[in-house]
Parts: sequence; structure tokens; C-alpha cells
Amino acid sequence: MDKLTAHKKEVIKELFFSGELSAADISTITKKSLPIAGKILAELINDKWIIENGYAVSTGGRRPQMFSLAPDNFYIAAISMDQHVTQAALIDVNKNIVSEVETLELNLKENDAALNMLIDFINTFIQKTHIPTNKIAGIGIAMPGFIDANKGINYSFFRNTKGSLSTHIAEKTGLPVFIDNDSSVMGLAELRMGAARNCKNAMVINVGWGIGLGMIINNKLFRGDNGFAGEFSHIPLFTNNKICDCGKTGCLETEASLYVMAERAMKAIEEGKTTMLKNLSLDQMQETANKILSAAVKGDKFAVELLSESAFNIGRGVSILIHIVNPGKIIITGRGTVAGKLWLAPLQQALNTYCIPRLAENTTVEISLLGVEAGLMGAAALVMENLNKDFIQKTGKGKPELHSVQKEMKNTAAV
Amino acid sequence: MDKLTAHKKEVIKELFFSGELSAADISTITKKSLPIAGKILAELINDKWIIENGYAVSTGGRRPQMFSLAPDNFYIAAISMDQHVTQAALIDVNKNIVSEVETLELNLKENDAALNMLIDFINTFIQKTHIPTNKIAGIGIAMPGFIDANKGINYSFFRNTKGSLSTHIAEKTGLPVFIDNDSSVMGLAELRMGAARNCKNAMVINVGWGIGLGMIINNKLFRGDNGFAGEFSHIPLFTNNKICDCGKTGCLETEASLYVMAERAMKAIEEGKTTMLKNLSLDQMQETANKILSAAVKGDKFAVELLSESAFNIGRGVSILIHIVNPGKIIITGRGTVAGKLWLAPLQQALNTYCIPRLAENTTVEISLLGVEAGLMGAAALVMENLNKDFIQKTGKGKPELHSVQKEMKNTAAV
DNA sequence: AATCTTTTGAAAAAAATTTAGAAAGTTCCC
DNA sequence: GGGAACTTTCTAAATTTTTTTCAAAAGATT
Repeated sequence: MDKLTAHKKEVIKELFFSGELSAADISTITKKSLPIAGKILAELINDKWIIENGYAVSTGGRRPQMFSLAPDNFYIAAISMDQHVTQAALIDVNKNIVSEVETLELNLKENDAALNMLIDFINTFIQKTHIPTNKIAGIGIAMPGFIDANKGINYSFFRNTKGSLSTHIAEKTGLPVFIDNDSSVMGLAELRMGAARNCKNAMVINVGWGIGLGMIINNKLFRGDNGFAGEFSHIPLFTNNKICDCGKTGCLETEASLYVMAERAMKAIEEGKTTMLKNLSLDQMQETANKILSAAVKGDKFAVELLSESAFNIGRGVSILIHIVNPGKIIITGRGTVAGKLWLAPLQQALNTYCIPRLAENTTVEISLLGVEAGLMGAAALVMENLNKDFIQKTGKGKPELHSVQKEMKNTAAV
Repeated sequence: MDKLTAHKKEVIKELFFSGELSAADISTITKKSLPIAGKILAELINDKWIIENGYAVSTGGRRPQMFSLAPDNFYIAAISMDQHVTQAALIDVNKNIVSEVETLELNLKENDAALNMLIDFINTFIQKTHIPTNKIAGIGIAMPGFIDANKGINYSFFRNTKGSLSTHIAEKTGLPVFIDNDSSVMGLAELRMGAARNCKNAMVINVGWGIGLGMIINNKLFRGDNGFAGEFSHIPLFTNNKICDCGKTGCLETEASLYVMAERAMKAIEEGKTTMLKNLSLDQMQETANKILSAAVKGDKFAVELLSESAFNIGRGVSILIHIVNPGKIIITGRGTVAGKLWLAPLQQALNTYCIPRLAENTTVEISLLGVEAGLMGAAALVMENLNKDFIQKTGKGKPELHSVQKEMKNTAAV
């Protein structure tokens, strides 16, 4: 990629995540000189990529001209998957969801038809939006599994694809496709547009059917040697003889996860425990989990205890993370976030119990503000991080297209 | 620092760690164009920093001129400390120890006189070497504790120093001083001149009185938000009710470390266990540890079992590291390394037991080749990483000094 | 001997930064 | 309330830095 395009890409990216910036802001963020920043901005205005946005209030001197992305110039197709449910949404340049959030019940395990169903779902979704494909920057897919994002391969699901999974979907949809692990991508979302902005090191804990981990290290998403970093759910933390999905025993997720909470709730109810919870079923995990979480929010003593137990166990895992990584922030995200701040006290209690005070002191725990949209926002962020150079160079998206007759004339003239 | 000096610094650093490089090598390593590399090299030759080293064998084309650091141009004072013993050695441009390795028995805990003893020790050591101080690039100090290397502060030891510890020692010795945590610095040594060269992510396990961790992340030493990353010894891994130095229970170091091995050995001997070990004492930890390690090397069944138990427990901790960081290599270093490959089998056994196979497969475990010198080498590497700009600009170190008479003449001429 | 590789140096081109000054505000002090 | 002094933004020109290009030199390969 030539340097000019690389610079443009970076500026577009920063404007997407920040919304509005001045030339001076761009200069400091990109660590380029002001003349360079000015030049890039002028070109991007000329290409109709960005617009001038009037003057900001003064901070003690001349007021800066502000810039932002031109509205309707492009969109992002964001796909967020978990083991059971897949969601799709269209994101615009202001990070808003501008379509219906489409949902597909799609079980990833032992389902040979899943890939084709996914592709159909995506294609139908894009058609429904009525956005021309040349205005879609790409498709971002957040999904579970061991994923090599560079190669676009998921070693856990859709393994029978020949070649890379992302290339395969790109061929079937006609759009650039970027794939990464769901928890990692949620980490990216927090880094770029959530609670981890301006954090050097942050650990994003994805509380769902398992306990995922997105790692922000040195202001960047960290993926390890093979893209497998953050396999938090399966750290051997307990000596409990409970067998885990992964074949081992004592994994964190055998003692903390929405799934474990559901199991425990059902057992307790069977034993006659007093609680507002009823009619739970492991077959309808999503509904069951939501029932437990909202019961906890409403103050149901048993549900709160259940949640606190999981939170404390997660905290034990987090205390290990803190010892090893010394992060500035821990951020709780994922499906469990519905219960909000209920997670904080028991988790902090575990940190107080298991962390060296000097380490615990320097780390704050927060609930993600992105909430249930974290996965979709992460998928969008993934596309912006990998923005295609061809897409950036595709100038004149704002200009009217030449008609075929005009093209003919141009060609003739050239001969 | 101006760019030229920054470039020079980087070239000097790479030459120190690599020994010999061609202009093309420098260009690729520093990611600068060949003309730049050539220009820097020419200037450095002119400054007597480096020498031309003849031609290397051809790799299919013209033979490259090789460059290396000029011998005797500068030296590094390396200090390696642990809780009980402090070592000092002089390192030359070829990474060789060119002095006696001086040793000082210095207990860091509850010892108000320790800092002054350390400073005296360093000053005496430097005097003994008979190297003029303007030829010493700096003093690198590797020591235990919570250290903020940027600020030069050790929050665990020597806390009564007013201002930063490194500045204080610098004032008392008249040389630049760089301080960092011992395990981190061993990680740096492995990254730059050991088994972690060319590793993107590597975990360096320092087996000593506790279990330290130096983290290499994205080809760089990683220190976390406050410089406390890698606090591996105190991750809460066991439910054993053994109280640890840090005040908590169940820390990794309560079940794996040379100290624990010594305790267990003494208890077993008391109980009449069959072993070649005898006359052990916790007061003379270094000797006791060495006795156990060398007994294991000689094949003493009990000593091997003792070591294997510790290795397996370390492995359990390492399996957590692997799940979280997905590193390409695990490197065993520190005092325990004396027992060499004996650590590998039981540690690998733990990885096989506690790791998801796909993760364990991608990580290899090795014994450091730097051995007992790892701390000193790390301290030297620390100095090279932070090489002072003034020191680099101090040209003419190779040129003969003007005599005072000549200086007089110059001064007169100038008037 | 002809063809390919790699290194090397010089010249040309491109890119980026520094400098300087003008424009547009704010703040503080009398 | 009105300057004076200070800030911040913005533009253009001058300068510096860096990369690209080209060609020659030196060796390997077939």
C-alpha cells in the first residue's frame, strides 16, 4: 500500500472511532506533522470521504476547524455469533446501528449445514438493507473458536472449508470479510469505542456460556503467537473433578459461567430452594440465563447468591491475570452484563482476597457500556481496523457514475 | 534526541547483540533504507565506534563487508542481585565477562545499611577493573522487587532513598544507572542474546528462591501498566493453607521453588528418607539448593522426585500462562537451571495434563543457555537498551587524548 | 562464457519536518 | 472596558530526511 493511502486509511479510522477531530488532533494522533495532516484532510475532502464540520469552541486560541466522516458514504455489515445465536446489523459512519438487528438461531456444533445457512443469512441481510454493495466497507464476523485472524481460519468451527474461511465467505458474498474470535473482538470494541479507550493494558472479560477474554496489551489487541491468546475459560484453576467440554477438569468455566449458573439454579429449584425462578430449561439457554440475571437485578436472594458465586470465581481467575499482566482496567462485558454492577462487589472481593494489595490497587474494575451490542460493535471495529486499500482508493463514491455511453466516448477519445 | 544519534544508538545496540552485521543486515533490522544504513555506518567508523571486519562468504552474490563494534571502546558494569547475594562483572563489547565476578553477601531484607554497602561494592568493583569511567557505558542493576524501571524506583527494597534509586546510585558512582526487576531482565537477556531471539512471545521462568517471570510480548519486554507484570510467584493456584511471604495462601511459590525444595528435603531427611543428601540448613540456602540440584543431576532418586514435584507445579502455573498468552516458547532460567533438562519432563507432563492440546502443541519448553550468568547478561542488556545519548555523542574515545600542553596551544590559537 | 544474485554507491525524487508569520481567540490587568 | 500578552490554529516556504532508482562491481551458478 502506498504511503498516502496508508495515511488516509489511518485518518478515516480515527475519525470513525472519534467522530470529530481537528487537523491538530489528527497530527498528534497519527504522529505526523501538521502540514501532512492538512494535506491528507484536503485530499479526503476532495474525495468526498470527509466533511468540514464547522468550528469547535476555543481552548485559549484560534478555534479549530473540525472534520468528520461524510454521512452515508459507507456502511459496515457486522455479524456477531455465539454457539447458539447469530446476529447481523448494519453500522454507519457514526457507529450507529441503522438497520434492524436480524437474528438467526444457528447451532455451530455438529451442524454441517451451518456455514451455508450463515452465508444465506448474510446475503439476505445485505439485500434487505438496500445499500449498494460498493458502499459496504466489509463484513466483520465475531465468532467463538480458535481463530487465526490473519489467515482467516477458524480451527474450531467450519473446518471443512477449503482454503480460508474468510476468503470463502468473501467469494460467496462479494465483499471483503474479516473474522476474529468474539471475545477478542469485544476487547477491540472496548479499546476503540468503549471503556478501554486510552488504556495501555486492559483485560476484557466476556461473561457468557463460557468466560472469554479479550486482551489489550500496549494499546493493541493481543492475540499471541498463533491467535489463541486469551483462552481464559480453560485455565486449570479448580481441583473439582468436574469434566469440562475441553476434556480436562477444573477449568474456570466449570465453576463460573451463565451455563453453570443455569445448572445450579435448576438443581436448587429441584431441591426446593426459595426463589422467584421457575420453568428453567437447559435447552433454552438464552432465556434461562436472562431469567436468572433479571431475577438477580430484581433482588431475588438466591439469584444474587448464584451470580455472586460465579463472580467470585471469575475474580479468582482475574486475580491471576492481574498478577501476570498488571493491567490498568478490567472490563466486564458479554451477555452477563445485563446484571450490571451486581458483578462488581463479589469480583472485587475476590481480588482483595487473592491479589497482592499493591497490584489490586492499581487496577479498576468496570462494567462495559457497550452492553449487548459489544459483539456487533467489535465486528464493525474489526472491519475498520482492516479497511481495504482498494475501498479507500475507490474515489468518486460521492461523484455521479459515468454512464456507459460516456465511458465509450472516453475510450474512443483515448485512441 | 536527534534522529541521527537515535539511529546510531540503534545500530550500536544491534551490533552489540548480534556481534557482526553487514550494511544490508542493518538496513533490514532497523527498517531503514540502505543509503541510510551506509551513512550511519560511515559516521560510526569515523567516530571509532565500529570497525570494518572483512568480507563474509557470499550467499549467491557479491560478498558483504561486515561491521562490528570496536573492541575496548566501551564496557558495561553489570550487577545482579538476589535476596542474599549480589554479583558484579564487567562486560565488553563482545558480551564477554572480562573481569573477576565479584560477590557480596548482602541480605536485602531488614537491612538499613544495604544500600550504602551496595554503593561501596560497586565503586570498589569499578576501581578494581582499572577501566576509566568515561569508557563505561553505564551500570545495569538486576534486583528483586516491584520496580518501576522508567522512574528508577524499587518499591520493595531501598525505599528510604529520597528521589529515585537509580538517580541516587548514579550520583554516588558518577555513571548512568539502570534498574529493573531480576526476572524481567533475564527475559530481556533471553530475548536479545538467548533462547528467545526471534521469538514473538516467550515466557522466561526464573527458578530461584521464588518463581519469577520475564515476559516477552510482541518481541519486547513487557512490564505492564506500573512495571509490575510477571508477578508469577504469587498467583493463587493452590488451596493448601500454606501462608506465603506475601501474606496470602496458596501462592505458586508455596508449592514450587528452591526454598520449598530445601524445606521438604530437610523434613524428609529428618523422617529417615533414603538419600545422598545430608547436612542441609535453611540458613545457607545457596549451598543447600546446590546440594539438592547436584544430587538430582547425579541421579539421587529422592532429589529427582523433589525436583520433579516442583517442576510439575511450575508446569501447572505455566499451563495458565500458555492459555492466556499463547507464547511460542517457555524458557527455564535462574539458579535452578543447574539441574538442566531434569526440569523438562515433569514440566511437560504438567502441560500435557493441564493444557488444551492445540495450545500445548504450539509451545516448546527449553532450558536457558545463559545459565547462572543470565542475571549479569540481563543487566548488561538493560544498559544497552537504554544507552545514553551523551555517551554515544562522546566521539573520539578511540582517538588519542590531547595532552594538556596541546590543549593550551589550541586554546591560544583560537583566541 | 552467459546469466543470475547480492552488494555498493551516487544521483534523483519524494516525503516529512521545521520554521516563520499571520489570523483568530482568550485572559489578565490596569 | 480596552489593550497587552499569551494561545492556538493554519498556511506557505525552506530545509532536512528518507526512499527510490540506476548502474556498476563482485561473486555464484549453469
